[in-house]
Amino acid sequence: MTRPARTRYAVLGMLTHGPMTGYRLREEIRGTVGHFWRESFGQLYPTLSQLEQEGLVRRGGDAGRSDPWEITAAGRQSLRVWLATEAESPSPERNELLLQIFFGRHADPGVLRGHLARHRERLEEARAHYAGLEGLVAAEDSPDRTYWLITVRHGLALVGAGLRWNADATALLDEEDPV
Amino acid sequence: MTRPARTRYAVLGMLTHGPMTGYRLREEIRGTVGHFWRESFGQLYPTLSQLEQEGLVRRGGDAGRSDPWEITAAGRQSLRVWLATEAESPSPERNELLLQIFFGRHADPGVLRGHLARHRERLEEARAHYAGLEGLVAAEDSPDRTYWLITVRHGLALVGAGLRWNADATALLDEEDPV
DNA sequence: CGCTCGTGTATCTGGCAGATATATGCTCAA
DNA sequence: TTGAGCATATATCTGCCAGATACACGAGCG
Repeated sequence: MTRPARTRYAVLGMLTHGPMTGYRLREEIRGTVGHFWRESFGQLYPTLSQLEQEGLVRRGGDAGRSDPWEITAAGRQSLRVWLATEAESPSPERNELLLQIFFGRHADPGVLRGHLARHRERLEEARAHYAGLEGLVAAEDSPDRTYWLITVRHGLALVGAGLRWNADATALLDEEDPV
Repeated sequence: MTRPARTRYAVLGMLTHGPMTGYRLREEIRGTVGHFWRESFGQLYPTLSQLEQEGLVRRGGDAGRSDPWEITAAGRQSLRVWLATEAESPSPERNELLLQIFFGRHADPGVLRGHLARHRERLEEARAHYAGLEGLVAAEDSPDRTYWLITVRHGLALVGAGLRWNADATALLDEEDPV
């Protein structure tokens, strides 16, 4: 078989927040689950059409350009079923930086240290971003608050681990090839 | 544009370890960089053909079934160039478990805690795996040793962070919905 | 009036995963 | 000894998905 299509569940889930156009759906996804999920228009629009055919979403009925999609009762049911199924253990994601390090012996001197330094900068930006997000979510008064907080904490945990690893890796490289 | 093709660099890099058939290439990839990189045959064979056309790899010349591929001088040069280019900051990886948690309010009670428990088991297996790997690599006497060790440490760092997050998340869920 | 920018829809290309089909030679056990 | 399994090996197909691009429309602003 092929990869299970999961775009549909992101769509159905976001539509529980209210009716939205395809464009707004994507913006919402970027703004909320964007740090661990992404969607592209090229995937979104065909998925919406298919969900409509299956009766999981429908349009308000205002024919026209910006007629928002809403989730149906069948859609909510489908979402609940998916929530109860175990997420496939994700096959390892491709990490290009690690691949470069693995073959690092063939790199010119200093190249890897440069990659690590830039990687660290990105992580520090991400950490600041998550810290701000954590404050926002913690201040929310929403039944979703705890769930959202858990996803933000995940980002913080990974970024922290990444920073510690980055320092460790830099130290190991310095040992290998002293400056 | 489209996503940059990175399969080629995994191939070129692995071929620095010596000539290999397509099949063995994939096995080597699984056994060494498998925890942060994956390749499928469906991608590997076309890539090898293309690399051959570009003169970055060649076959030994033993016409026949298991004629191994080897990297050419141009291939090594291409690898070095790639090593010096900054890896694209990876766009966020899709994390289905986090998506389920984000929409967790719509799940039946206990469902998320079950997902987290299974997730924790998988992480603990992974941690044991990495710990063994770390011992093996540390005992290696190879010029690649430090580089390989850094990639293993990355796995350990992420798994550790994952386990701490998992405990944190479970506690937050228990607060939300006491057992 | 023309410009930019946000909103909105649609489509194409190409990377890639996973499945499947097929073939060969080896080893081990009935 | 035969035959069942298994590792080795190559090839191809389907379908998910990202990223790019192209096109509209309207609002604000100069």
